[in-house]
Amino acid sequence: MGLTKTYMFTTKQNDLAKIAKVLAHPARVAILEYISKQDACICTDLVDIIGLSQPTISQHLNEIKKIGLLKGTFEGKNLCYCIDQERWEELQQTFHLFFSNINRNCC
Amino acid sequence: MGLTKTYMFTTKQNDLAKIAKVLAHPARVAILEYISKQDACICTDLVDIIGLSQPTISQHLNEIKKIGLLKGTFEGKNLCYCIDQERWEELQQTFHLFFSNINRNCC
DNA sequence: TTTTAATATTGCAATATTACGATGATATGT
DNA sequence: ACATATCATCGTAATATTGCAATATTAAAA
Repeated sequence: MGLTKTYMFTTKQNDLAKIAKVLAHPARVAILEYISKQDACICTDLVDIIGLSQPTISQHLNEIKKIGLLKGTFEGKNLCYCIDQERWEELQQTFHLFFSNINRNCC
Repeated sequence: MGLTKTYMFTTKQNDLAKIAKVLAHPARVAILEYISKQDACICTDLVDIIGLSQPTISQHLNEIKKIGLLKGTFEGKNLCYCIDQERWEELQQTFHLFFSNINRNCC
């Protein structure tokens, strides 16, 4: 059916899945890598860097924005944005916690 | 087009995306959480625990298996498997590295 | 050997994602 | 005001994902 049954799962599980979904495309990984390694805000040039069309990049950026990973100005001709560091560290923590919970006694 | 242009990205970027894709569904998050918290191997009962149909669970398990997160016996009537701890820690490290690379001078 | 219980596979319908051309909106420069 | 540059949105085509009923496979039990 293509429709995820989110109501069957906890908020935490759905949240992690939602974040993971954003990272589940190499273009978005590449975009995040690029932005997070910049010394300043991003204005343009992502289309050239990544190599996908401008509408496609715009859509990917929007997905990233949706989980709150970008901050800055999003109006006008030239954008100016960067990683929201606080949110970034929050997500880092989310993944850290997920991977930390594991028992050892196993086959 | 629905077709990700993987050839435009690095192996690392594609790998991270592939792993994230597995975590990008709450059922698979729930399954992983459950298995990783068990004291012993899993045999059955996932269908009851998660609440999706048996074929659906089977498919989700297969996605998890594909990225090497499960080890154990996968033949016969009763399976017996658990988290592959080595691979688990490898993925943990992958995400850790991804989230560690961030510059501070920003807007 | 037949039955039974557990898991896998197949086939399909519904929905989601990816990508881009065309177009629209917005701000800056001339 | 007009052109230009930059980014967003719309529409659409191709492909992927999700979920389950039906069926197949497998190994152990009777």
